[in-house]
Amino acid sequence: MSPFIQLFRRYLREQGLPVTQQREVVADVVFNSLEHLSIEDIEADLKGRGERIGKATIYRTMEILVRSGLVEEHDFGEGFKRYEHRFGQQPVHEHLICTSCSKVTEFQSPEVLRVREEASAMRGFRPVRHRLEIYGLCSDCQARGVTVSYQGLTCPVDLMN
Amino acid sequence: MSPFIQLFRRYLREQGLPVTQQREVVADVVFNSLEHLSIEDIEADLKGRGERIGKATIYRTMEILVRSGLVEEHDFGEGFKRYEHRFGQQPVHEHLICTSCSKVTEFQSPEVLRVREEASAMRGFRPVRHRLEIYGLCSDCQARGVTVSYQGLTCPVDLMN
DNA sequence: GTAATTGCAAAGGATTTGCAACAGT
DNA sequence: ACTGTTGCAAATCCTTTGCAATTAC
Repeated sequence: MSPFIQLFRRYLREQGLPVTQQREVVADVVFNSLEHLSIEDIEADLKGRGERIGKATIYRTMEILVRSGLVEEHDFGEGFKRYEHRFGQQPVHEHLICTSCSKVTEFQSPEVLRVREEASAMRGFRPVRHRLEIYGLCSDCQARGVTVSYQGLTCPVDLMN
Repeated sequence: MSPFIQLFRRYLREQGLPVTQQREVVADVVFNSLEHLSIEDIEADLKGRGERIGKATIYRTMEILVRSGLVEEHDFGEGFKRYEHRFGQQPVHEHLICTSCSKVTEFQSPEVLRVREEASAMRGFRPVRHRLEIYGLCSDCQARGVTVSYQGLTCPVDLMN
């Protein structure tokens, strides 16, 4: 059991929500992974542990985890969401996403955090979480001569220059 | 007709794609709006113009517009996408999104652009577009005592502090 | 003319929801 | 005991796709 489960239990209690076995197991799967997990990934992991938990419960638990701030929700444009807990080596980080091969590279940026605080403060906004995603072509795909494509066609243009 | 349509035509020709009436009208709707348009919004606008264009065509056209870089795709967590052309008063901008009332506030940040270039250059990545979204509570919702909610319940906690 | 697009409706895929049985407090 | 959750399947919602008719080049 991940020690972070404690934080989740605490959150649930503070919210007056029952701490159920299902919620704990689902959270444990997420806290024990360093990946960007899809609901399907989580389901598979649960199956691997011999847990029989309905997909609806996974969705419902992920919603709570995201609200709690313990887990981040990502949408990398794949048509479904991915989840990642916030206790990895990279506490807060941003993403570089290759639109060709879907490779995701993470990086940290103190500047972004500063921007987040400044922009929020200036407007009386209370920031809870953020995401910076930079889309483009990774070095491998550029080397392979790949460009962006639509129905088999190629190459985005810098129309604005 | 928005002057930006020209850029779209140019893009289509460069890609060897037919410049159809439908594509032009859909693009015109987007270029003439300063909003974050959903597919439904676009459909309604077209209907208002008396255009009878299938939803599938709108989706297909938006895909091309996004690839061209003339239009940005957003996902504000509503379960569907929104689109915004890149010729507004705010050429490139970031978003503050209230998780309670869904209000979206835009702001510009040269620092984010610098981070984008630096982080990309450092990894041989070729950036095409990016998005920075900061989620939290707007000043109004804070004033109203609103917090984040789940199934009618309240209040997120700073579990990490 | 040829190749690609359009529009419709059907299909697809992720997520949500209704409800009876069940678990947490 | 009471209230909220779970699990299943059905429903929902956005988006994609197949295909015959149509349009761009």
